[in-house]
Amino acid sequence: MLRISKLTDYATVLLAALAQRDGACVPASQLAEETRLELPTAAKVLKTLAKSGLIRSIRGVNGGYQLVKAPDQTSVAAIVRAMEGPIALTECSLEPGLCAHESQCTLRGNWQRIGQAVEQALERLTLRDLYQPAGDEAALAPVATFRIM
Amino acid sequence: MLRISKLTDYATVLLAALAQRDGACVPASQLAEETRLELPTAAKVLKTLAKSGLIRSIRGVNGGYQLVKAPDQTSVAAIVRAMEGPIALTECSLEPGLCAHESQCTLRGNWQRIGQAVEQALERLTLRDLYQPAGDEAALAPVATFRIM
DNA sequence: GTGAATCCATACCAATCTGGTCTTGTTTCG
DNA sequence: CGAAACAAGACCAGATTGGTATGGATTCAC
Repeated sequence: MLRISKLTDYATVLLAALAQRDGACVPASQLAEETRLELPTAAKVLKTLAKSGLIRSIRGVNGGYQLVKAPDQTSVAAIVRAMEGPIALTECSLEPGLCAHESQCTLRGNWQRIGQAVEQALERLTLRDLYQPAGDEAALAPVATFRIM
Repeated sequence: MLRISKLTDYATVLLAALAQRDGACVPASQLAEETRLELPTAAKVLKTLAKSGLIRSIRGVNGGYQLVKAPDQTSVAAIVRAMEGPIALTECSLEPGLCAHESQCTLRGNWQRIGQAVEQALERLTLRDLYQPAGDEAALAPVATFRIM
């Protein structure tokens, strides 16, 4: 099905919730409630996002999580990478040495290109585009146009 | 990592092997040997591909599998769909009713668009592009250009 | 300084998915 | 008929994923 993981999905929902507060510091408990996720699950995702620098964590009373950059400065690709690591469609295109007959394989290079093309597409989409209601066509204007090769 | 499954990867390798024979009928055992896959695994993949109509199975002595369409008539998207079902990045964008708060969620529609964009990109790539040696720039000319929205 | 609120780290578990194997047909041709 | 080849399905083990639990550390309000 060529899918992102559920946790990555949650990440976008949580980030969208944060984005709507526009820079405010929101505790995990409240984000969990708003997004209707279980608190531990939300906390896990938020921690991962914080570790990769997409959001900042603030401890203590009145602490919480906060967006580091403006919603239109955070790409969907960055979110996926934060949650799942490098974007690569096949195992072998991630790094050399994973497949026995890499040397004779003509497919590997092409899979890498395809992966890069997909990544570029996600790179041009931002968190802002994501949480913008779909009806608002103008909002999706930052169109992703790209070519493979 | 946003990846396709290993079986889908195998499918492309097997199809590429078939494509290089250009329409010939090749037994599963030989395809397995060429691609260095275990026979049962290759057989499983081939069966799935046959069921979705990408290849034809011919029984009996001198039987085997055979490409139905020319390599440049089989899209990468079709291969992925054959192995993994409908292309959708998130669970919820596959069909309605899977997520409790679908109605208020502004992300769902946008994920659908992104998924469609990725699918279109894969649609324009063919098996021929895949098994063509990467060095041959001209071969990858059927450029995938697309836009999200 | 104390305590409550909040994040942090880690370990753990259960369910699902994936990749792979095995067994038993069924079809076709020599 | 009998061998070669595919067909179909059950089955299993390991990995991944999603979710839970626990104990600790940090900050602020008072």
